[in-house]
Amino acid sequence: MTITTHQRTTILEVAREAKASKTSVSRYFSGERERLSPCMQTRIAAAAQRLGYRPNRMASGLKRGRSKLIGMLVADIRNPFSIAVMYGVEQACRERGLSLMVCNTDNDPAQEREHLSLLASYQIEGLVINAVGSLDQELQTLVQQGIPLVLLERELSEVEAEVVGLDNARAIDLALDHLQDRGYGELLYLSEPPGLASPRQARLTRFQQGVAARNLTGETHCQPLSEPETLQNAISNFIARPGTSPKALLCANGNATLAATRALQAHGAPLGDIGLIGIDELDWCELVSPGITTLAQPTEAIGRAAVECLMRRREAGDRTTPSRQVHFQAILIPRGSTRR
Amino acid sequence: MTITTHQRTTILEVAREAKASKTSVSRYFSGERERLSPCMQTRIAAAAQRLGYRPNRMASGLKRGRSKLIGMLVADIRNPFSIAVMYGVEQACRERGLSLMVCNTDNDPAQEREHLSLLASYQIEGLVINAVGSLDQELQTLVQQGIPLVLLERELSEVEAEVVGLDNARAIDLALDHLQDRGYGELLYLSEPPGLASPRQARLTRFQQGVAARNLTGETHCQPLSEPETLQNAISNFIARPGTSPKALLCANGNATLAATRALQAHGAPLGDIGLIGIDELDWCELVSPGITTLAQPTEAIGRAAVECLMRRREAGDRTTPSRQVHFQAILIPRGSTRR
DNA sequence: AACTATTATGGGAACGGTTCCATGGATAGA
DNA sequence: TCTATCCATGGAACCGTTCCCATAATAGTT
Repeated sequence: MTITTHQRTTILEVAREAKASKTSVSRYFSGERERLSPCMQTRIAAAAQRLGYRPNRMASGLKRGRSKLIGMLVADIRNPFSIAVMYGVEQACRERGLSLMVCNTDNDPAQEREHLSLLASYQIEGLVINAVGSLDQELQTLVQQGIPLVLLERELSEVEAEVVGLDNARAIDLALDHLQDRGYGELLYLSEPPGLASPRQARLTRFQQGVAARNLTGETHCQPLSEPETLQNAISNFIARPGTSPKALLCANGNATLAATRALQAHGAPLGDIGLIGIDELDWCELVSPGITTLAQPTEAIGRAAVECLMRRREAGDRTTPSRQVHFQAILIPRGSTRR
Repeated sequence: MTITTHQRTTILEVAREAKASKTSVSRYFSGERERLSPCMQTRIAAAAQRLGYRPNRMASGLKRGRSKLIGMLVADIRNPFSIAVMYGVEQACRERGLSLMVCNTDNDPAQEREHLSLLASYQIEGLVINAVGSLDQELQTLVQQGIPLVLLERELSEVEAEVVGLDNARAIDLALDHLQDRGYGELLYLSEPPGLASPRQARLTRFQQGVAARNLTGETHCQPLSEPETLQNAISNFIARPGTSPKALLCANGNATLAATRALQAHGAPLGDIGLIGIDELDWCELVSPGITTLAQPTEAIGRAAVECLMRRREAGDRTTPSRQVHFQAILIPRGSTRR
């Protein structure tokens, strides 16, 4: 018994079956139906149905120079924030008949460069970027090729691209106001090293300004979260130090919140006694008693906005439109970790 | 000032620049370098470098019928299990020079069908599927087109495809043994409705068998987790019921564990007093005091194994190899939620 | 020396669509 | 009735590769 590997049906076979030319079939499938007579339309529809025809995207991508593909470069695919945004991106793509190519780069600039070039070779129609490296050169190349770009949060370049993300300054202000309201006066800011990642920088800077403006005491600890002991020590020192006012931790993102919560538990300090607030809302924040106060990011909206920007720019003929910034507001979700 | 949209350089331009034929350049870039003389190789390398050439994947995909793309169909992209597996899949792809197209289907069979057809139109070389619907027909079509398939966990069809996933029976046994060891005798199994999803069925069945075999008392609650009250009530009833032995909950997946934890907290029942064990290890399980006992799935390994299966099958000429099943063992992580 | 392998290279026909341009018939205007 | 316009349709070139051949040059065999 031989299993016949059935080849995909092509436009030519449909044309034959429908007694039409492949031009007509092509028209039928690329949004020019109204140009065909009703009779022709039904014939083609029937033939395509019978043969199970579906246009080959590789072929049309090659010819038209567009692939109906959107690329997404993610620095860390396991970061819940990235996932949540990706969900929004995927939804927006689907609604527009676009597909999504996802590349994870594990925070490695070399891989980012490699993937950018790779994505370009698939003739993607737009690119959503969440990267750590400085990719000015590579991004410039993409822009020249006419590929619209959206930078998620991390506005790292001079390149003509939209930036979509959180209003970091307002978010930090919100956190500081909340902590001050609740009576915390000595703060420790926890973050991964800002490096070139602009939102980390923006948050850090605003924290330092904000603390000064409010006459609070503020320290910062910006180290990789990979070794828990470092963080543990920093927090222990912070807590042990004699002070005049209740103390609180402000975590710059979800990873920091997770690490800080672990460290506080290891230290045995009850939440609220030492205040804790973090940017990024996570499933479990309400479960760790007495609940962890967070600043939620509207992640799905951010993802959708990214795709919208891409499409707008593509339709606008790529040029003339100045690049814009879209900033979303964080939402404060107060819980027990900032109640003494 | 006009901005010149620089066209991508083609193989022909490189050939001209290197004073070679496009055939030679093509050979250079598709793994046939050794067939070229050293001199030719350096000339082509230099020319390509100078022009920033990169082969157009659309063109090569069209010609060769292969795209270097792997598709992944995910029922719920926000499920941590899916993400963790996707991480493994992505890694394995990258190591092999493949790229990943991700489609989220929001647990909707209609979208699953649509996306399958779409993926096929991109000439993907393999497909990793995590779906809810019964897609036998569509999958059969793909198999006939010579596209290797791997079903993640949910073995839903008669189709010739590998299945990669957890050894569900052993996992449930592990959980039951652990609960029995710790002295829990009356169990409530929590799951989303099994529907057609085979791992849910497998786990449920094994639970029922296992409870009987061990002379334990076991009930099941298989309802959607969307309305918390339903679950809340079920758990309250379970706890309130007079019994002769300590009670425990067994959660079939991460979502169930999350919902159960919320419900228990709302009910005010301390963990451990009422036992709690769940399949899927999550970030926060150690943080919710006194820690939630879990059965961790080796998600990254599952993802990598999926890609390996795809590649093996592709090289084996698609046929003759009988489809296999790869089962991974769960790892018990005991914590306070199963200590009285 | 004559003939066959072997190797390095190039020419050109696909791959499956899209799209410009041509064609012929129908309709309208004069 | 004759020409201008419009519409539905088809022919064929082209997108950037790959790959089957053909060719020329070199090496190997008797």
